[in-house]
Amino acid sequence: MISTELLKGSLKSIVLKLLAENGRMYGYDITRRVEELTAGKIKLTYGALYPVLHKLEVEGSVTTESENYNNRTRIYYKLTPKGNNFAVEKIKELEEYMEVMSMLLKPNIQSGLIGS
Amino acid sequence: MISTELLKGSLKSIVLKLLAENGRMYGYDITRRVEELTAGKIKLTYGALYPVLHKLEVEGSVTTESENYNNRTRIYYKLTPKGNNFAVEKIKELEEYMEVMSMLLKPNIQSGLIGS
DNA sequence: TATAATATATAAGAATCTGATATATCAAGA
DNA sequence: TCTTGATATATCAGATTCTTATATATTATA
Repeated sequence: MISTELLKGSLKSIVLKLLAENGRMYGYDITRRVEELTAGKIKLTYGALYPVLHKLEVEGSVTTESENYNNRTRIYYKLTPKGNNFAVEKIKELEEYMEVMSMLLKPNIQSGLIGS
Repeated sequence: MISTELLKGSLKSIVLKLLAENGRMYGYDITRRVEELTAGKIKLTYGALYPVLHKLEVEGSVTTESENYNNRTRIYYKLTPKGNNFAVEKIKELEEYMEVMSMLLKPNIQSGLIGS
């Protein structure tokens, strides 16, 4: 299980990535998909997820469709064209962040040997 | 320039990584090293960095040595044995997080083609 | 009958970061 | 001489985001 502290700031990007890939999803679905894709190492909390989804809706990045399945309400979220552009941008940013972080993480031979 | 939003949660791990690698560093030094290692893509703010350093000291993860260099005070931070163990743990966690995030980021063929 | 899974939602509190502000020295250029 | 930029630490109000707890409700399983 990954310390959720690290997840801070990337939740929105993850949600956008999943929506861009899966067309439309509902909240509960998103948490399960993340769990599945990360082999159970990331478990989203609803207290974090729903505010993000609502905010994306207010921003005009997603539209919602409420459907009934076995007497349970599902609220599907789907990217708008604007949301899709935003998703592309955020995913690119996250990928760049990952690259930069790997620069920081790799053993730094300069400072470790030559620089001292 | 990386959106600093993504940095949330990993700042402490980055600081620990640099201290583990460089023996001792002072605050200003850390910001420059991060800028250097990330090709200017990450610029730490002091409002974020100093509270982290102070917290690490309170927790007993680092000790400080104040030195004077050209009439400018430098406060060097150095890992304690406890801090070193903590650093190893946090760096491992960050590496695991990077792996997990790459699982989420890679194009998902299952859901994209087969699953639909 | 009770528990687990399914499904959404909110809110208080905690943690963390941004951006502004403050202080001070030294070097370089106008 | 004066101003700007680099060097160096520090704090704080405000914003943002996440955690944890709580609430509600249905269906399936033990």
